[in-house]
Amino acid sequence: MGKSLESSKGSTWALFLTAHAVLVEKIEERFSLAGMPPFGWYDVLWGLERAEGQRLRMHELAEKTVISRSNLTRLVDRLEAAGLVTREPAPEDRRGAFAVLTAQGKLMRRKMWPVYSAAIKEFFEDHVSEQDAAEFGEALRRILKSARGQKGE
Amino acid sequence: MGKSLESSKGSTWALFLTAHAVLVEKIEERFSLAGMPPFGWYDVLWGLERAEGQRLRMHELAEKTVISRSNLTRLVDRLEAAGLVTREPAPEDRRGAFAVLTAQGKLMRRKMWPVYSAAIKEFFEDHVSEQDAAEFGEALRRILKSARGQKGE
DNA sequence: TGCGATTGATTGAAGCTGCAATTAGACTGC
DNA sequence: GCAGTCTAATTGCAGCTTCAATCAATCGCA
Repeated sequence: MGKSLESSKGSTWALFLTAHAVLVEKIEERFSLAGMPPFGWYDVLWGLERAEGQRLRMHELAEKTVISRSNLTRLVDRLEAAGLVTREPAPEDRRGAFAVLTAQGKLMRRKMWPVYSAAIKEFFEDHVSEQDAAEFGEALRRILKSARGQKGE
Repeated sequence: MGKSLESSKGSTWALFLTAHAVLVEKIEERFSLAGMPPFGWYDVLWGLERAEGQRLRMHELAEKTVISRSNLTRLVDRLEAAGLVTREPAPEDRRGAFAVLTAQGKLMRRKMWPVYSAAIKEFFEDHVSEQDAAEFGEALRRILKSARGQKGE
């Protein structure tokens, strides 16, 4: 804790990347072993579940989940085929569509959560103190704000 | 800083994921705008450059870069086609192959670095204090150690 | 009103990735 | 020495992702 600090910023970024890759790999493995859909599905289902009326316009959902629009189109195709989501036309803009969570989708999200949360706890939270997490969170929020502030560059 | 701490661990993980996605997106954009190869290439080139003799066995490189072996096979195919890397047979194990950095590869890595480092600074390092980075780095190291300790589960 | 620019969503095509199977060589114990 | 098992790397294939192009609808504004 109170030890000598050599400049750590450079290697921290590399660690960030590596840790992300390894953790995502681990979590995917857990979902796969449990016979569940991949990670990305959870994200979309959860994004919808939190939203007003369990529905979001495609572009909103894309932004929230950090998935490109064209990718989301097809991801929602798959979710729809699996009965977890439906599409509804937007009344106020006839170009637009809502992705809407179905009861089945809600159920699936709920079934996936224990697997997911156990993995998060085991691989991430157990190694971070409350205080680390709080500070870490603050830094990440600053990072996000700056990166998102400047939309197209 | 001394404010009330509601439990932050849960949302920290979500922030971690989102920040990663957004930052990688931003960095890819920078490389793309500069007419440079994608992010993953840098990682491989740098991994090789740091290695003894600028060469690594395929499986070592895969582990270091957190890329699956089959994926790495084809990524190295592309790098080889671009003249940035060559393959050499391993003398001590005739199944094995080394990926070896070429002079061109070294050059490319060096050309990419300013673009990359500017992005890291702007999007990541500028928003994290030295001390944050140090603590953050420690936590990430613990996380990595735990996740990697248990190899196949 | 009506033209040009913009936005929402999708699609075709091409490239990338992962899984499972394959090939080749090495190691182990008998 | 050789049958059985394991590891290194690659490949076929199917699924996923991206980019650019498309189509439709809305917006801005003269």
